[in-house]
Amino acid sequence: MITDPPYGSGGFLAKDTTKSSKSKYVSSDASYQQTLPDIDGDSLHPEAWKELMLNACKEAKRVLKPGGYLLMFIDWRNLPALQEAIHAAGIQLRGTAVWDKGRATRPNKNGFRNQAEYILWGTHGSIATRETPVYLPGVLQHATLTNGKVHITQKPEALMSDLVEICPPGGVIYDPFMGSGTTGVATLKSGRQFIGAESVGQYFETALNRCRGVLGGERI
Amino acid sequence: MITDPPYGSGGFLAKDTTKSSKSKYVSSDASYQQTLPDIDGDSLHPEAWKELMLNACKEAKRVLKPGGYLLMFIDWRNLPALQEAIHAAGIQLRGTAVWDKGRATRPNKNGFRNQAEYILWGTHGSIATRETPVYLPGVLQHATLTNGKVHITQKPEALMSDLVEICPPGGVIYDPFMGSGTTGVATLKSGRQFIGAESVGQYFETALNRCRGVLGGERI
DNA sequence: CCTTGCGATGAATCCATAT
DNA sequence: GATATGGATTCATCGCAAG
Repeated sequence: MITDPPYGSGGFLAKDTTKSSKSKYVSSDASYQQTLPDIDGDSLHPEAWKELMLNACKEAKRVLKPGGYLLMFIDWRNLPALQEAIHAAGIQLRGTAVWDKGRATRPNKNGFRNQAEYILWGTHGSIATRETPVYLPGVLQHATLTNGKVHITQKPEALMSDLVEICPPGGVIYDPFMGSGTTGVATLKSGRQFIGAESVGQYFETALNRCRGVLGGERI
Repeated sequence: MITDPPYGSGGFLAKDTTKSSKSKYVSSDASYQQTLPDIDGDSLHPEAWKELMLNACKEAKRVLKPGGYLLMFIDWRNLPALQEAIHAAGIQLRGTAVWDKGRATRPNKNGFRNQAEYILWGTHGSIATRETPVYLPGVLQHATLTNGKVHITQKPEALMSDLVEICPPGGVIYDPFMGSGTTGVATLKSGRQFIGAESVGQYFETALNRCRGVLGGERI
């Protein structure tokens, strides 16, 4: 299970929960405001967001085979809460990988640039041996997408391709918050199988089309 | 205040609290086992470690001027607890910088390399304006030291030199867990003033000598 | 085809103003 | 007085057009 859930980044101030996720993430580009729908679940009250994350992690525990992996994106603000949710669901937390977005992120006056997002990863029980072991890097450097985005927080496909390698060849990857479906695209291109879910209809359609684009005439 | 406290990384398993910090951090080089003393406070029970961190953060709040900065190193395991301690002490948490140690770290079979450490940073109250503002990167890439280390968890001087820039020129930097004194060396070389503390006598002497080496004949 | 330059952008943050 | 709103800010990078 590899997923990029809503970050619920209104965690510290109540007022943030009243903004729509669009107005938080899209600063000035008016075309996005008109064409891209909101993220569902990002404006939740902190407690409700934690509950949602806990349920997602419990679902991971339920569907994962023994030795299966859970990978979840999060920002620095809600990393502690998500770590707790993963732990509470009974997933064995193994570490934190870093997505280094590079220097093309907004600078921070008299402070450190907010340049990284985090990927918490754990397993259902102990790590399974496999025929050809993989050794993945702990810091993944990929620039953020600038144009041609079909989702507000769309991840680079190359980043997802790196992550997908954690699943044994031919395995199944599940993304319950698939958004525009980049996880699915990277999964299918790697020859693995994909199951995805998305609550916003417009994003679901986008994801379906992008996955179809990879598979061509094959059954979907 | 810039400091690299004991990580208390025996947080999840009780047996870890019985290991000495040496046996955890020094893998194969037998000479270290003989010559370098333990870190004080690293084998604490999780609750005792949290208490120690909370006290350190409260001390930061006490000594920092308004607008002053707190920077603390931590690994992924105890990041949530330290974040909580900083928050509880009344320091305003601003973000998380990443120390990318590069590929020269131990690979992780069927998993992501544990390649990063984290630097939580916050301020006492709001950020002060300064004559010439600084814009610091969010990911700092510096290889770990391999030889010539005088402390088990010694940080590269170039890394500390980057961090020291958060303090206005001519300012004072305080490190209550200074270890072998790399923070002090970087601070003094940058023309700032330094105050340090260290509970292990042998490390204190090392730090004193290294700082003297920078200052030369000046008063220490 | 390669280089230069201009413009737009970012899971943001700050501060002054309004409620 | 505390909280919410809105506009200005900052720079490394990418895209695109022009030379």
